Amino acid sequence: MAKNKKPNPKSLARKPRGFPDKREDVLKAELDMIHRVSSVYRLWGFEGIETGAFEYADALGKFLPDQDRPNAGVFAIQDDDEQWMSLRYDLTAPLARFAAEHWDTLPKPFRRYAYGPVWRNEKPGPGRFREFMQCDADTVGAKGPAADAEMIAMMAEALKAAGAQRFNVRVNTRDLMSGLLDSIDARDEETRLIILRALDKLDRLGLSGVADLLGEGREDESGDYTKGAGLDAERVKRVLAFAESGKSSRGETLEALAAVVSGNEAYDRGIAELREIDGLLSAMGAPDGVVVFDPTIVRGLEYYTGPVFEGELLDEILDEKGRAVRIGSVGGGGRYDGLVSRFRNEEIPATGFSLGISRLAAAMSLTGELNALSGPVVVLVLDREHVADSHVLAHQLRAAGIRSEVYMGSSGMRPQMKYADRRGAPAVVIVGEDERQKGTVTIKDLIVGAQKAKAIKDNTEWRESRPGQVEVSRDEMVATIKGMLEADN
RNA sequence: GCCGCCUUAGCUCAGUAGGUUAGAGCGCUAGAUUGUGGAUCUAGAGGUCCCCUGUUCGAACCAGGGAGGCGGUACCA
Repeated sequence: MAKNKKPNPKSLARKPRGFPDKREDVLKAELDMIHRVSSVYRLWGFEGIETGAFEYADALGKFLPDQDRPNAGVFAIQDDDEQWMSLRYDLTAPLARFAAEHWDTLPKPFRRYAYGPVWRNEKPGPGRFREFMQCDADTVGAKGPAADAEMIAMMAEALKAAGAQRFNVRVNTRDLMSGLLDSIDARDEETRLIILRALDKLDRLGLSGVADLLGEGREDESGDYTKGAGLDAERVKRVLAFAESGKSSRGETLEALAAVVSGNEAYDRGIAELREIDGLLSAMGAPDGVVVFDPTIVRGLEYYTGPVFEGELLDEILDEKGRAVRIGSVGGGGRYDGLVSRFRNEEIPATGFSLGISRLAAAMSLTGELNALSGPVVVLVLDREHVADSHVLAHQLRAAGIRSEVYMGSSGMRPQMKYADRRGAPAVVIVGEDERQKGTVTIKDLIVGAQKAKAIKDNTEWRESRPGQVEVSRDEMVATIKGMLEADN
């Protein structure tokens, strides 16, 4: 069976997974979101900073490439001088580097926003990419809950500005968790981690799943076994009571939390901190019920040192096949007092958050919340020798601020109409011999045309009626199309 | 990383206890309509049946390996 050795050219056109191709709908949605979200940040007094895609690996921190797996988690390459550089995996680490480098000359506290792509080398899924856009805001050099509350309130505003309809921002704080762990006498670091990770999974696994993880362990449906924390029944009960303290209002949650543990210093400090944040949130206009307290919010364990929070969409999201998909959080943040200090011999507190633009756009794309594509007005070309004429018309439309183009292909009228249809063009402009003689143009409103055509059954009527079509003098073209666009929208 | 399922036309999927020319619907192209998209009718184009190796007279179908996709789980700055 002799085969030619030429590889199938089609098999070369492959896209690495997790690196999304974005077409106009998603692309525009993301750009608009970035614009609206960063406008919120600017409104609150934050200034923009952009840093490069690569950082030296040791500046990014924890993920030092080791010899065996230099690309675990991050994408890393070696520079000419053999130093490891990594593509940034978030916008916070570069900020920490920037702030530390310029600390002496910056206004303090330093308030900045940033947006751009970040990269993570991990398994992609729905709403989960290896290259994605984030839009962050952080304050470096401010301690105390006001800076944290500001971040939380601003995140809620930013999510709303980004177009999220139903969402909440759930807030927790580290002291509360370590107080809880102390109160059940979980001293061992590994046990503490297991308990926190178990709490984090409440929304996914439910109470009984979390109970299994707190006790002996849990076997999932694929038969994989996860070792539990090994707590006794009494302690499991206590942790579950803590997990269930999240109520729909902040005040109720604080009350419920206060009843779970008593006489623990860190725990009381956590409650006091949340109480203060509650007051500040109200002062900043963050609505109760949208911004809530939730003791099961965990976030990065080695990273955050105080309040933590995350934003989540509340709508059930279905994929193209109607299956429920778990998109997860669309943003989050918290206080990270150790991150900038790492570069300096002084304490530099910091707090901030990140909004997952790509994930939000992906979620909205699945729920059909993205605006439908709308193409340019297409000016048809019926006789090649009069192309310039079409360009004159397109030029007039553009001068009036109407998005428009001349058909650039070489096909006849019918394919040109099809082209306009596929582009989502609101209208086409037709100038042929007839119109040229009379000094007119024919304008077809494709949206109205489509609506009217639905009523037509008969074939000849189909052919002869020209739904949504008008012939006007050239002078009236711009005004007529403007009128159509206003009526359409 | 681990576990499970899947891979046939651009898309969604049929298919044969291994047997000549591999099918449907949608989409695409063209005509019916000499200057009209979306309806209708007709015709047409489009496939290394994921890849490699093996078993066989013969493999899209069977076996082994690999790749890719999907889901779960672990980790997640």
